[in-house]
Amino acid sequence: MSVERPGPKKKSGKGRGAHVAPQTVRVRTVKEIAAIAKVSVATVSRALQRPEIVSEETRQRIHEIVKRLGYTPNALARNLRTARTRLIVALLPDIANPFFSEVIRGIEQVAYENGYSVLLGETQSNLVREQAYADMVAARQADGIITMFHRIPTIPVDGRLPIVNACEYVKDRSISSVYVDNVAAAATAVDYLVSLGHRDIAFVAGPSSSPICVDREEGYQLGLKRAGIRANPALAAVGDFSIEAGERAVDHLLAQGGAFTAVFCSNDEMAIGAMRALISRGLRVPEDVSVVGFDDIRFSRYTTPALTTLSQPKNALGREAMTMLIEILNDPEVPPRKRVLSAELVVRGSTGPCRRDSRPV
Amino acid sequence: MSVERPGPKKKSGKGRGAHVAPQTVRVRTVKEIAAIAKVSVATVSRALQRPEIVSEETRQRIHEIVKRLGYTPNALARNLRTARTRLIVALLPDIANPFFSEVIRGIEQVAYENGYSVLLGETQSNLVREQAYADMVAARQADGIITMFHRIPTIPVDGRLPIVNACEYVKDRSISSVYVDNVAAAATAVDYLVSLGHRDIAFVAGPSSSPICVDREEGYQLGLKRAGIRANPALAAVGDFSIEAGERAVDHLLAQGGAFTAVFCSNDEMAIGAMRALISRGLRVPEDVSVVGFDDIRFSRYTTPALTTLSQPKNALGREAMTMLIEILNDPEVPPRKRVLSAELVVRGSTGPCRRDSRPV
DNA sequence: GTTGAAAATGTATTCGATTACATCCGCATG
DNA sequence: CATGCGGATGTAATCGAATACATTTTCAAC
Repeated sequence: MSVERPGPKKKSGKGRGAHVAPQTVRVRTVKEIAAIAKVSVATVSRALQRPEIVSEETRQRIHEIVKRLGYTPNALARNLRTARTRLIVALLPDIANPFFSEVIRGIEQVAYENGYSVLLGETQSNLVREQAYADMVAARQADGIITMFHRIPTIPVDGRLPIVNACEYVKDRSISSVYVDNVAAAATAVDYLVSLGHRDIAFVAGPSSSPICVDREEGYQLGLKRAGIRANPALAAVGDFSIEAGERAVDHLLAQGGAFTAVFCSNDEMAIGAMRALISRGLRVPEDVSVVGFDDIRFSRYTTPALTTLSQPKNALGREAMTMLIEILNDPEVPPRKRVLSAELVVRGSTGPCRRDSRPV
Repeated sequence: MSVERPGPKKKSGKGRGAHVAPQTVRVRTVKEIAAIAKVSVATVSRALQRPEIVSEETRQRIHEIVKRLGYTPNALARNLRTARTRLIVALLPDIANPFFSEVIRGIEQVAYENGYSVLLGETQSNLVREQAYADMVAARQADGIITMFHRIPTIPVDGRLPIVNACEYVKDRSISSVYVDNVAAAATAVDYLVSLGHRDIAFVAGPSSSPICVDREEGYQLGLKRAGIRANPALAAVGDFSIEAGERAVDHLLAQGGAFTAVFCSNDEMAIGAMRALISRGLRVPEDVSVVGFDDIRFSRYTTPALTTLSQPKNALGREAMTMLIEILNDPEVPPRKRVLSAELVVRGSTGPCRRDSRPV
């Protein structure tokens, strides 16, 4: 009659008492509640799901019992039956990256407004991890996914994939995304530096595997072009978004004798690293070299000097991503779309006029 | 025969085509695989769960079909039957706080080594959120919880709660925790400052609702006592762990004329704020005032000057927490325990000798 | 007092996988 | 040739809740 469950392994030679009962966590069921309330399971279920169709008296009785006994319906059983979980998974490559925090807040806000819960999965840009979380959708443990990485895990389901790409995007037109106009934003940064008199502007790119990084580089080139400046390959470096990468990039540029009075970095952390490298070489920011970042993470306000950067509308990116995902979940027929927001230049202390008298480093 | 499911809402007046089929995501089942492989569902299940008990030939045939059709077993059904999900939820008050990143890495490492997946829940120290995630355990959507906050959500199950407290702890002896010896660590910080000649040491406390903050304050007092210094209430302030709180605290101390040559802050972010406030008042760190933080978040290495701080073994905290949770899940009888690790003083640039000639500010 | 519709509740099926128990087959042994 | 055992597979019960469909109750209208 009773089903054998893989109960807690009892170690045989336990000191305190030979016959420790396999202590299972006690769980209540509708059946139990129904018996106590002297109604059928259907009535209990209805009392909880759609109270209005149950008589006042019965409802109160059932609710009282549920509360007294601390009954929580088994979500697995429910979800199995209803085929939805009201759970979505947000994938982020790196929780240590403060950029994502605000985006996640936005996701969570919209999720809660719509009765969804958010679970975060850190992937460390690791395909295996991504896939494991994506499989949760195929395995029906979650309804959809928002990924903040430029790779779309394969979800083995036919039909519309319940996935939205946030902050990044992929070429595939069938994947909905929200992100900022990176080309325009990067060009704005260069425009601004040019307006301060800079002409020797170095660039620290991010990983070229990411389309948004390619866009930022394109924006940089565009900005130079608009100002009639010829791009100097000796003023370009690449990094992996880390502070250390920013330091290395600047060290590299200085080592190969690149002469520049400003550096534009593809994200704030590299910009922070760049400032450190410059300062440790005895250069002053912004007197000798101006530095501009991208993202506007929280710490950028607190560096010395505070970092001039392109501020992404992080909360809006998150909100919009979740809104789009909910749309897809409600109606798989809605056409996919790429929604492009804009980033805004925030001027702080790390940028200043190019001083004529200061020869490029 | 067929069960009515709350399918995707079809908006009535849709432009493109009146009879859009309610596009459900296509899902395969064991039954389907079994039919194609011409075996019973039991055999399919066995081929996937315990391949060794199925004949070579059958196994290969089934695996081939599973692969070809992209079949993923429905985890809800499986978990319902087996009563375990191999999922654990890690609750953190604030993803923006970089301290937790490393702890989570540790949790994830041990989790993966043991076949568990980790889902993160951000609670913003909000009881309702905490409760919602905790209910996932009662609803059998997750096997256990690790919380990094000093509050234990109630999980309506009898018997041992599958919960572990990491980085923080609560008085309740039945809750297992891992955290550092905050008293000793804080005292160490004071010892160190004393060894540099400081005697007027200010303290910026964290929220007193958190036991670990109380401990850090106690350690501060202990350190002073050991050095024979009388605690000066005018040199104590409180903050909420944010950078801004650190700034305010120092402004407050300075405003009320507190004379000190060193500040010890209950976490790094407040220490960063403290440095900012000092510097913006024209004081030099560490020449005029030494600053010590707590946690050793990643950015502490990159502030100017780099922050001297008490480094928590973040990875170990996470690993240990997950190890303890797995123990509990495997055997609810294991006695609860509080595991105390130790924090280590990391000396960087924000501390220096107390200069005799510099009168306390 | 009927009648009938609406409200309330009950019965039994279903979601998809796992697994206890039953069955069947092949083959070595006596 | 019967016996028995282990390996391979099948049948059907089960997890816990939701709900289609069936039944009963209630009550207003005639």
